Amino acid sequence: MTAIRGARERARSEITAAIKDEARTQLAAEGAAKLSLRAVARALGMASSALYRYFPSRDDLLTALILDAYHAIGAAAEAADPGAGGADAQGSAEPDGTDAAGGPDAAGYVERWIAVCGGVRAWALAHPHEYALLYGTPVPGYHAPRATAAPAGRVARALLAVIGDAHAAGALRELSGPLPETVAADARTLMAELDIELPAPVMAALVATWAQLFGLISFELFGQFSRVVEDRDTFFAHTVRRLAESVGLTTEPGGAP
Amino acid sequence: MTAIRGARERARSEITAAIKDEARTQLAAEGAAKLSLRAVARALGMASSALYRYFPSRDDLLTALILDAYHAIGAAAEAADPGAGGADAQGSAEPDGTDAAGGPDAAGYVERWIAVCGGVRAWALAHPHEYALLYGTPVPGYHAPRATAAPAGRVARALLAVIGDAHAAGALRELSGPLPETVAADARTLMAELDIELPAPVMAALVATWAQLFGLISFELFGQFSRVVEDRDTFFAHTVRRLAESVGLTTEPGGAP
DNA sequence: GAGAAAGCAAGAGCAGTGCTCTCGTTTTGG
DNA sequence: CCAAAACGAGAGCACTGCTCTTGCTTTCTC
Repeated sequence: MTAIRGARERARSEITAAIKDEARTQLAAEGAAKLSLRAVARALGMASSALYRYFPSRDDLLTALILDAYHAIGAAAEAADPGAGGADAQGSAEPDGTDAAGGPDAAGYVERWIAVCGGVRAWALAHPHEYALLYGTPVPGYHAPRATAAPAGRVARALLAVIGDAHAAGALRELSGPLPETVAADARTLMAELDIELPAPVMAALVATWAQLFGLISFELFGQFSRVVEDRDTFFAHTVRRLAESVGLTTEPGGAP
Repeated sequence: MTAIRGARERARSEITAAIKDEARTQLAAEGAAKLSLRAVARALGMASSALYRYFPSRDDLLTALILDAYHAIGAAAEAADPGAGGADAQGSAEPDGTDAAGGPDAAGYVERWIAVCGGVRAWALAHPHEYALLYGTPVPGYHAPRATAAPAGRVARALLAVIGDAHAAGALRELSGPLPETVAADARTLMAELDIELPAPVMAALVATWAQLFGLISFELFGQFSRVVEDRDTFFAHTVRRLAESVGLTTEPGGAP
């Protein structure tokens, strides 16, 4: 697939990568609004018009950066999960597995949940402008092409993996309260698309929690927490632990009456 | 204060308002990134340079719009609260007040909570670009002046009013789980600044919920819910009801064991 | 009321932007 | 081997935010 078909094609992919790299640098330095095609071309020592051979417009460059960023934050989320890939890793993270005891221990899953959320937040703090590109104000005329849908869901999938494992292990508390039928229907079609099975209330809660997680991160990154929350690390960890509870992971073993 | 001191000053304030109006129109049409001083001046039939007499830079115009928008969304939140202004309004909203009964009814407060959240969301849906100005990507070189701090907190204050009333009426459930000391300290200093008294866990939960509320709205507005949540009205209402629970408002009277 | 001071609108101009078009050159594929 | 496609560079268009200078009008002060 990526066979060397000629010097020209190799040069093309190299230049494309160089352009994206330089664009990312400028993005990190000044933000998306100040990203200038001419400046990128200048830094690369080429004419600005030559750049249009690689990206037909500024928005197309942004789209490419958005796609890469979605993959990066998704990878960060997956990498932060100590139990990703199999249920056995869960056991290694919590050696004294009390699986055979009266109540299944949710603690390991809570820790995984917190780790994934923390991984997302850490990536966001390290790449604020790229994060803003993904979860901030959409670019004016820009409508996300369908190609971004899949990578955009990668973080959600990482969260889903934790909950899915917990559900399979029977470590999920039953969520109380009625679920509106239309919401349940949306949850079911979503689960069908993702090929996963969960109680509808859990799925609905997970979607909400997913949005809420990014609300927390965005507020922290966009300055809304200045003069409000000082110790943001522990505030985040604490809040995310409470979020875990709201999707059915009980944080205290035997805490419920 | 606003006495007529001369034709010139009146003209100035009128022109200032006209500029902001036109800018808001362009904002709604194209978004903040495409807001052009020259276009505003053109629409108003004046030279672009004349505009700088009123706003020293484009960012200053944006700042003015941001301030107005903060006030607008704050007003929307307050107006949506049926029980704002006094505890008696709470009684009128729920005529059969079972205040003297065994358990204080939180239902009224939950409805107020949902109403406020819904008011914020409705304003956001009606003014998406202005919302993006407030809670989306911050403008590049722009650092919010201290003057924006107060209006920015108006929505939070509206939420706080509901919880404060509920707490005063004893309708607040005690939040379980330990609260990290630094988070509690932040909550306390915040309460001191706002001159309000609440249990620290409630205050911390409220801050988190505040951020989470905007996470929900932002995801809906910025397109993250497309192909994920279809019936967004009921999804929002349902999620916000669950959020109410997470700050201590029990949604079902006598639902807890 | 006369004159100084300040506020104001307008135009020209600067440096920068995204983007298009044309022009030679180079590489590729039939 | 030669046409076709891809490429880099330059000029140019319409636009942007912003500054500076030039006249004019309103306001304040003596």
